Amino acid sequence: MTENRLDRRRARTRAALLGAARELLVRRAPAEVSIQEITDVADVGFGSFYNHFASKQALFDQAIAELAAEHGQVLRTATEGLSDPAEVLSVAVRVTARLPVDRPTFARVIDRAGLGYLDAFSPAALGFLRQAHAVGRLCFDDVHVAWACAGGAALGVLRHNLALAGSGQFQELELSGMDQAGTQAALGLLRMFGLAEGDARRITGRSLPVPFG
Amino acid sequence: MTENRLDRRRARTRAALLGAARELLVRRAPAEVSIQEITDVADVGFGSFYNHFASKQALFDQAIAELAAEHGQVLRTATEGLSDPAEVLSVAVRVTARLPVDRPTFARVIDRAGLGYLDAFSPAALGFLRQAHAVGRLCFDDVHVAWACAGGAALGVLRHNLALAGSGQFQELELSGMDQAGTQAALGLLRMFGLAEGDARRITGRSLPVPFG
DNA sequence: ATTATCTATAGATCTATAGATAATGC
DNA sequence: ATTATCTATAGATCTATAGATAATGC
Repeated sequence: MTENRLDRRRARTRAALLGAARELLVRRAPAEVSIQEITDVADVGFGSFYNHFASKQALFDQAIAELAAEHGQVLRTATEGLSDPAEVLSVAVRVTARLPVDRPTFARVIDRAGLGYLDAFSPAALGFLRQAHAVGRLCFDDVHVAWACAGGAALGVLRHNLALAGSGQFQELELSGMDQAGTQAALGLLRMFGLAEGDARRITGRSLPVPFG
Repeated sequence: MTENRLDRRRARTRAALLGAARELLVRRAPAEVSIQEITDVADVGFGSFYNHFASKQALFDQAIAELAAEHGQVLRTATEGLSDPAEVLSVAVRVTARLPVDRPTFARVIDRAGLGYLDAFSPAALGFLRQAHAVGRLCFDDVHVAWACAGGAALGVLRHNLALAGSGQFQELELSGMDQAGTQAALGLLRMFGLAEGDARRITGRSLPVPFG
């Protein structure tokens, strides 16, 4: 029952494979990467792969799921203590928009995962939106459509900021540009969900909690 | 100089390959499809592939680019004669949201192409948004961010409606659900770009031109 | 004669597994 | 003794090309 050395070794190998997958996903599409290359990067024997994953797809799916879980944790940390759902939305969007500078690896993998990445967040996002709607803070008709729009817009801005990061600006210009983009997106989404202009501007004008600048 | 029979035969082969690519993209990812399978579906000899495309990726890229051009034509047709940029945006979003029923093949291929699909529309979309901003009809700060949000939201709703179409509702329920989703998204985007509630509702409440219901 | 297509295949992968080796449990 | 990892490889792809065949141009 208790975890022994064999279990830990097994866990290390598994973690090495997942780490290699994440690393490779930063620069390459899953289809372009062979299992041989994954095990080389992970520095484990080729055959070990099949002790842990049934297929390359299964590994990449799991790697993306774990990254999404970490992203979720980042958002919970950044928004904890906030009582206004509108501000929670604003901070979540702005923090996500900053990922290309704060967590470049995350940003590139998320962009590669595409809109399907949003599925990992759907339970939490739908719950949040329903609650925000119930207390009358965010207005919309169908919660699934609201999430599709907000999630799609957030990924769109993330992609925009990745392009910005790749355009060779100075680091500081990049950063302020990304903050502006994230803030503009957050402001737009608050308007989309029915907030008055002044209210939306006040909320998106607040500074983000450290360490998000 | 003038097109002869050889040119037409060449064009037919090329069109067959592009058609096969589009057909296969409806159900499978590019990486899952072999060139052999493409030429089988196109009903051309295997070696002919390399007379027209340097790689599988080149073929799929071209197939998606041509589909995007057709999608653009659909949007131009649906919005021609509209003088209000806000209504143009509304109609474009609502027509795109209906693709899962009106053009199921388009919808599935677009969804598979992901956010990169938006790049094909960027020149037209940025030009439209700049113009709409210049005449004071749509309000936003950076036009690239505005497009990232609007395009991302549109793809998000398209994906939502694809899921709706796959959920086995009756055709009519699907259709009204998709119209509702597209209309909600258009309404939200008009709010995002600064339109007053009544104005946005009036515009998104109008019926779409035939044959878009 | 020229051009495109088609057939056949070499060579280079890539996946999945079998069996050997190494590490740990008891 | 058990379990995981590692090495080696069979078998199944898949891509790209060479050369033959068919269609068209002139």
